[in-house]
Amino acid sequence: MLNDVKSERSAGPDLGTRLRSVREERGLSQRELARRAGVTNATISLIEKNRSSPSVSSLKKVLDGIPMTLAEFFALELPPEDQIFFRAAELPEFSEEGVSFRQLGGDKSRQKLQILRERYAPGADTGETMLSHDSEEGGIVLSGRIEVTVGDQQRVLGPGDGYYFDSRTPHRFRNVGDEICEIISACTPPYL
Amino acid sequence: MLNDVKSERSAGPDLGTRLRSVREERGLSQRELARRAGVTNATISLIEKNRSSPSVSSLKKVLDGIPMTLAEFFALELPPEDQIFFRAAELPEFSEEGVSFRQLGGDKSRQKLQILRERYAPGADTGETMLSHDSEEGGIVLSGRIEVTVGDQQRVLGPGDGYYFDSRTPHRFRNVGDEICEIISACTPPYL
DNA sequence: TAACAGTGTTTAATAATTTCAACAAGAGCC
DNA sequence: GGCTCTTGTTGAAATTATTAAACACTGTTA
Repeated sequence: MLNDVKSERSAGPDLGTRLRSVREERGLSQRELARRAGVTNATISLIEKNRSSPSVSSLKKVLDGIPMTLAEFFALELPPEDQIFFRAAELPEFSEEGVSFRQLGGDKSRQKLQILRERYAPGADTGETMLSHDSEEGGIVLSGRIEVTVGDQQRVLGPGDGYYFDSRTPHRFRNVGDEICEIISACTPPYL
Repeated sequence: MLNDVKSERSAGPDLGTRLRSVREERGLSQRELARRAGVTNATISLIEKNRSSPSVSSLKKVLDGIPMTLAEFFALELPPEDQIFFRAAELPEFSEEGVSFRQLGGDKSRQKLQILRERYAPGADTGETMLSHDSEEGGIVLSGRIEVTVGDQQRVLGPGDGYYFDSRTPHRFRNVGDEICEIISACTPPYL
């Protein structure tokens, strides 16, 4: 469910990118680190993609394989705090069941604006229970077709189309086409 | 199972005592902190007693209620590094199903010797699958009666009695009496 | 081309954590 | 005494993380 992504976001500092960055700096593959840490490579993959929030003890095990302490890990400032430019590969990703979000800027707790590159696989859906949060949001469709439901209004949008609404109104996104749909969206304040 | 305690120990810095210390410094009850953090009081209780290793996201939620960042939390040095004297209440506790360990000195990763005050409730048992690790250990019974199995030898010990063996030999402790049994034990190197 | 070894990802089953609700112990107060 | 409010703890159920095994992809070598 999308709720998971939501709660993982509130995990704060982007743990996935942080771990990936540390690992790649050491020139370790997921499998090699997993072997040293005594966990499976799947665990590392899921953590790095922010699809699971590891327990402190397993994160400790993983860091032991680096090696690095928890304090060092969390003290790390990955983006130099006030980074301005971001390469595509640097955007932290939150993905789940055909829905993928890449976020502009690592730490949304210090930003007033959250900008996402959203990617919906065919059939992907933000879920039957409508989303609702205290923000305003808008976006523009890059490719594909997506059904957007806001309150009692519903519309299928294609490339070039856009939307803008008060996020307190229950809403839902659903890729009704048979190709991938990409959207650039913005939200203020950030949807924690 | 006792294995859990084992893996929680390797969680490293004693997370439970650390959290309890931070919470009490702020004058918060478990319930009050739970309310602010949006978790239940049971969660806090279990974490503080090292009976569960929280996910990073839930630990983050808890710390948000303090408030305090993960980096600050892990950077904290609870015992001033080379503490010599410990009050009874300061001993970090690891407990589970009638078995409780209180450890002398917080961080066993820097110590060569692990000294525990063990407490077995009537019927408590370290489990059917025998324990085995690369250490030597010994202990003296303070009160109650405990059945100690080491390899093919087995004995019931009472107050004043002691034991010493190579921990690689499969072993097991079981309180066969109807009163609490307390033991002071030592192990080198620490049973991670 | 095929075969292989390396990478990261995903899925279903297993094992852990978290919640909900109840409990017991202590303090204050009438 | 009893009553009430608060504390921390615990057991069964719900939720989440972890594993084991498979998949898809890339580059290398015969």
